[in-house]
Amino acid sequence: MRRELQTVRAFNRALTRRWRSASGPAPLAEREQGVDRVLLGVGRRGSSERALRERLALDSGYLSRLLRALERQGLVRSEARSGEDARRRFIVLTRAGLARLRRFDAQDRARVRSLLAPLTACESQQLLEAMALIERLLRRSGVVIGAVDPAGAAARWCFAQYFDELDARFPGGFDRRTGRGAVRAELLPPRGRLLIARLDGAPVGCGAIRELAPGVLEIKRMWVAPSARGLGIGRELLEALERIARRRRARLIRLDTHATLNEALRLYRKAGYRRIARYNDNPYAQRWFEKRLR
Amino acid sequence: MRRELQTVRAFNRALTRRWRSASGPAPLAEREQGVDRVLLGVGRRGSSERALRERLALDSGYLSRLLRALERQGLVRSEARSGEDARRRFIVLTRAGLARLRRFDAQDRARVRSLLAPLTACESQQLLEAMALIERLLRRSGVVIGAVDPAGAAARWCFAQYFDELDARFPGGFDRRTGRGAVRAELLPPRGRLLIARLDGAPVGCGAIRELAPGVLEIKRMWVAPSARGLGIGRELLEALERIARRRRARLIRLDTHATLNEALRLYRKAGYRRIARYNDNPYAQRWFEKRLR
DNA sequence: GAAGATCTCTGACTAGAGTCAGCGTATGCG
DNA sequence: CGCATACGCTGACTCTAGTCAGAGATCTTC
Repeated sequence: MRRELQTVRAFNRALTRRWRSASGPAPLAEREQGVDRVLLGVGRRGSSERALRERLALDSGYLSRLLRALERQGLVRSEARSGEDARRRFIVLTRAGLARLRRFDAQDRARVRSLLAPLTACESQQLLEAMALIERLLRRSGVVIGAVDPAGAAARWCFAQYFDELDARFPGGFDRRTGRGAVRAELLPPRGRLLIARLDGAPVGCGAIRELAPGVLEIKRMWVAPSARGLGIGRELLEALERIARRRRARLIRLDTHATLNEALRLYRKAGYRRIARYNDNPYAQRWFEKRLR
Repeated sequence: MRRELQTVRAFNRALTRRWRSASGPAPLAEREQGVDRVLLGVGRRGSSERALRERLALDSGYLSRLLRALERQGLVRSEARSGEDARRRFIVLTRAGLARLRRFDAQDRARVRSLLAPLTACESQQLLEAMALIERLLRRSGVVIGAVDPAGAAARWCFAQYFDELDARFPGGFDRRTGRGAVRAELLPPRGRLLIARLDGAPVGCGAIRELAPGVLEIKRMWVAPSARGLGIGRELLEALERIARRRRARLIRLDTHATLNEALRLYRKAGYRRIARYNDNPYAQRWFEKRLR
């Protein structure tokens, strides 16, 4: 632990020195507060005040005041959208606001440039790769997996995303009604289990098991949000489901999937699933796998 | 540039999310302000108020108030040291203050642990290595090399450090008077040049050339502060000196060194210097090198 | 159509992190 | 000795980033 702590501290210190010090370039993170944060939050496309408040986790009164300040500076315009709820206000950037956004961009570029300039090509390559790795691992380390009720909001959101994706990827589309049926009891203990992966609180993946026959479980609804792919969430979900299966003394796990779901096929193969013959009549299934648990 | 900017931004965002978010562990950097910063600044050994003010770049009035607050909490004691300037105050941590420091330590450990806990051993290894690399490269990218007057404060400080090190590492010690002599003119243009490397403004290395004969330059006083070794500063200094030599159309660079200075020997070999016979009567030299410039 | 919820806005307030000008004492130097 | 300067201390002030409690308009639901 000693070494780890030292490494993290040294890393932190170097970052603050280089990003927050007067001598180095100003921090990219400088605009994480106050008016500028709001300006960035509004973005090129604009945003409803409501959404902005939730995204930035700001007090409604405070946000209102910040927006008024931005309006006074002519950077932002707050408009009521006809046909919509007249209480809601929609915020868009004015021309000046957009220019300000572009200036932020230019500043950041200059900062990154001044960060990389003293390094050789090889070194700056290394730096960027290390940053990308850290970003990935930090996000990865923010993932929490837990069991939920299939009827809850998070589960329903995941399922909707999952079905949307199936619909988009299956050549003939996907009929959502197939998935519905009397699932809730099937995926709730004692018969089954639904796990959800969350990243910073927001659901980014799911996976479930249900009982096919005594000692035989089936994996269903494995899905990871596109924004969170590549973090190993799928594998983690799968492993968690297998742990549950083992605890129940299941001897076999089966699953079906579609030939177009490459990531899933790769995941299952890597986890030791072997292709078998059709074992069900799921009209959307094209591949069947199983894994024997020991 | 687009890609670099995106990488740096994503990295930054992931860091702030994970370190400054309510959901994740609290930031290690949390104590970079106010009372706690002062407490950390005082440190186990104590510090004079003056030194503290400079180190933390605080207003004297503000620091005084912060210290009074810490004193009221019983974390710090401010004492006049007998025999010294009676205006100066020396700050030491009380027992409670030391305990607080230890608590900070424990907190940081817990944070690092919670950061690494969700990762596999391999992943956390990768994370720490990437952090170490970034730290190194960020420090590296803060290094600035420039020519200075050998009689200036920065140069004199470097020379003193250099001689101290020679004295410590040479089996028979090193007599500083050897180095003195009429150096200033030798290391000033047009006859020679002295370069100093600075990290965040503080000198961390030096290197000079002087003319031995027409077309033949000699490298002198190559030194990098122990705290800044491993960043490639030596190589960068050497390359800068060689660039100067080339600009002067020198055809040969020579140098002497001591057998105990391993890092220097390695540096010279790697840069293409080849060992030659003794070419001067420097009593402290044991190895002689040269490199032909093209 | 009334009750309650939702959305934005306003005013009053707070806590933290400083800044600034000047005070009193101690010291160093001519 | 006298004077400029250094050091720490105090009081008064500022600026930022909020929080909190409601008010008024608008929408949803029964």
